[in-house]
Amino acid sequence: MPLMNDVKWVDTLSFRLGVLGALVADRYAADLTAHDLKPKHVGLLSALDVAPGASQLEIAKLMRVAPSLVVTLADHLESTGAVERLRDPADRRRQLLYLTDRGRELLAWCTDRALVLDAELTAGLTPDQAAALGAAFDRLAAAHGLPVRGRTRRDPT
Amino acid sequence: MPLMNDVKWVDTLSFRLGVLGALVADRYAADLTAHDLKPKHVGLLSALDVAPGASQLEIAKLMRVAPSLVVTLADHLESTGAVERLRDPADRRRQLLYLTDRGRELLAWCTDRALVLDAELTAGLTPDQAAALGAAFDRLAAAHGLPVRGRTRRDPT
DNA sequence: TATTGTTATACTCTATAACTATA
DNA sequence: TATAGTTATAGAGTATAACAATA
Repeated sequence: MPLMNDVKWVDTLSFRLGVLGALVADRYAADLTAHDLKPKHVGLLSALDVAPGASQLEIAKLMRVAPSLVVTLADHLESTGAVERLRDPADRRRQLLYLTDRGRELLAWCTDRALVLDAELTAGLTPDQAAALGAAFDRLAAAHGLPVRGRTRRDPT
Repeated sequence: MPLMNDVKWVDTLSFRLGVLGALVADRYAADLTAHDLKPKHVGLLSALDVAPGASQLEIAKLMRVAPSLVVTLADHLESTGAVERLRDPADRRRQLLYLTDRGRELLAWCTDRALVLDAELTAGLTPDQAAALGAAFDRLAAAHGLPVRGRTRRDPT
């Protein structure tokens, strides 16, 4: 008998990535309820941080969600003063979205919470494991079309 | 101004874990449609592989889902001959679940597909990055109560 | 009366389709 | 007529609640 390599489903990276992803998403969503937000709201704030003044349709493409969802998300964020809607004077069909100061504050808070979660997640890892995890995810994010934002230019050379 | 460390939300591990987890789950779910399965069906097959003859309630706890969901999952898998239901003679309220040969075949196929996905995911990583990712996920899985099955003993020393 | 499984119902998230207003 | 946004509707997935059978 050929020493069957008895890999279990639960040992696959795919399974673990799926489950841990859902777990993290749930925990993060729970954090966000403190500000009456859902993860997709943060997605919109973050998109506007990258692309201020984008139209709702542009945001929908960026976030890869249906335009109708952007309406709902923007409605809520507008009602709490986190984003502003401005009609494009050149094409009055378009709603241009902008972060307000409040929106920027909110996004900073959300980012901070994510970093706290990051720290909790990696608490059981050795520093080099954590670094390796980060590096691997940089690659994965790039390889799978996630927004890999040019981060703050510390080294403009 | 103190060189603000302008970490973007999309650069956090939490965001990436959430998004990549969802992405992987979606791709895997797409694979499974070939056998008219959903990820939770595989979860049930896998649970029965670990705990043959478990009752539905026990499975629900193991899978951390509602008992009513186990009914639906088992209904479907029973109808396709992947699992068997046997009334516990000692307590006729309990339905004991078992994998059939067909179920074992199916689980093996599902595991294989997951391994293929794993390979695709890590294709862009260097071998040591892939290894580091695996090690980090071993830790994360253990730390967050995922089933960490004693894997095949290759090195029993 | 308590528990297992089942069925009925409801809720969340999100997409698709229908509609309004601009172009 | 085509497009941006909006509103209405529908579907997937899963939980909670009500119920039936057995203990």
